[in-house]
Amino acid sequence: MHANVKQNVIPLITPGLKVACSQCNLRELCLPFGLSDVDMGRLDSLIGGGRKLKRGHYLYRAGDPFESIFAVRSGFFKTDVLTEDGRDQVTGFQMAGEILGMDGISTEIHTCNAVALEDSEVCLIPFTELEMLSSEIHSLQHHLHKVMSREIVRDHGVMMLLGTMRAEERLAAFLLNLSQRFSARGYSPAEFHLRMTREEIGSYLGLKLETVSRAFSRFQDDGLISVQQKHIRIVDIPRLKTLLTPADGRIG
Amino acid sequence: MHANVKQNVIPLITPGLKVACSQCNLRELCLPFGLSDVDMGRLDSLIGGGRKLKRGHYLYRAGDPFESIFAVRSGFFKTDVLTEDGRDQVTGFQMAGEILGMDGISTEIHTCNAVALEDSEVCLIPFTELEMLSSEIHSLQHHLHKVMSREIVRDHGVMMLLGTMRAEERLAAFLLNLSQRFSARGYSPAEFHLRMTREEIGSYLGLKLETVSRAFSRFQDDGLISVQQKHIRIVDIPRLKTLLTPADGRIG
DNA sequence: GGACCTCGTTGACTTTTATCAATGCAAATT
DNA sequence: AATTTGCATTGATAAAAGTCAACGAGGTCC
Repeated sequence: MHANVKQNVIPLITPGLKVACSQCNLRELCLPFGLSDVDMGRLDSLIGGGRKLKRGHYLYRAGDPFESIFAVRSGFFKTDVLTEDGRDQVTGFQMAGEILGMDGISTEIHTCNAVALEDSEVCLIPFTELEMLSSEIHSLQHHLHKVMSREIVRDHGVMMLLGTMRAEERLAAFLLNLSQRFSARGYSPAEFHLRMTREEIGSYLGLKLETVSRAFSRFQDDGLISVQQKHIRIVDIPRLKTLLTPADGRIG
Repeated sequence: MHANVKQNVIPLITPGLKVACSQCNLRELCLPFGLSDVDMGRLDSLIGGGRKLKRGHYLYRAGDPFESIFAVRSGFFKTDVLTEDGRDQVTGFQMAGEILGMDGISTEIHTCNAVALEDSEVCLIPFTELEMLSSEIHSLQHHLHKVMSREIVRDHGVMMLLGTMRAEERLAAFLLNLSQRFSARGYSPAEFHLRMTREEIGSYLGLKLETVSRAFSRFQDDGLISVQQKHIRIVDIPRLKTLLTPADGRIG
């Protein structure tokens, strides 16, 4: 049984979907982390409802005016940046409980695109209101800062990956990261469906899609994973981890 | 005449250096941006003094407990991340007016090292106090968020560079970025001293030092720049820019 | 002032990844 | 059920960057 099932077909964008942090099983992963019941109620009344997006549709695009950040309720997103000359860099993949849109705070204009990779739902969090509330609720303010800082730290990890790792290390790191995040959400750490194409993985990892495909095949040949198109099963997590620390792997 | 001159020799770390945003000519680049005189005075009284660091000394290290963020008053820093197996990724170079240390907010522990690449001075901004003050001064709160968001956007730019550009494009982007930042601080956009080694540039750009050196040499052969060790003069900024948009460069 | 030492440059060669191209697979459409 | 279409795999070859090694320049320390 797979952890990740597609949503039913739903309207393109449905504003006004009722949402409440206090009822949400993601609250410990998401913005309301650490809030008291009373404060969570105040956050509830600020959340501008939810939106449903069908696969392939944009939550926002580079150039859009920034008004809100978004919390992923369900589904899967990618963010990417485009240059004038058509280059495309995937900057992240976001799943339930993760926050999208913080790129827009700095200039009040979004600098990247956010696309649903499967039918998804988000909570809309108007940023001005969030700032007002967070100046009253210290733990909310602090947690917002933590969420932004965590994004910075995550980005440093991606830089490390892009700057110092070879193709197979990058892919191993990518799979282990997904595994850990699925696990934190109660899904299997060993078996999951990739929502993104080889090309999107390649863009994220700074590789061409053929290189990604070959690395998958080699992992399978080596008995580390089993791949069938987008379905991944990690057969040997510990050995996959040793790919990331080649020195230890050889010495140990 | 070079814009960037080494500081005199000074004690290793000197806490208690008197600093005041209201007197600082970097205030429009830095955290107090947009504050009224009154509010700037309140920020002044929060700043925990300044620190001087000699070249090669650490402002903080990965693993240090997080207490403050820092604003660079003068000098030049690099930040880098290390993995267990000894890999080292430079994640940024910081100059006057830029903020350091936001990586530590998320876990209350710094995740990277910050090293002075020349004798430098920073202002120490205790973060808990900054949060308290920013819940009272809305424009300070908002500007802090902008600074953090700008860091996220900057990181996306580095990902783009590492993920999609070839060696010479990366170096061109790097030089143009330095040029623009020196220019914003009133220094020459065309002539400056690099504070970092080829190896540090390479680490930042995901290249080996020899590749960086060869790219410099080729730029010089092509009449784009003039290089003499750490002294750089950009001879043809427009043409250097065309290296970043190869499609346009060929079509135009 | 000379020796040392770090950093930078350059060359020859190797490794890795990209590119180009063909084929296969599977889900979506009619 | 057949066709289309997008995605994935695989192979052959080319290009880019890395590695190893030697040498040179500049600054620092006695």
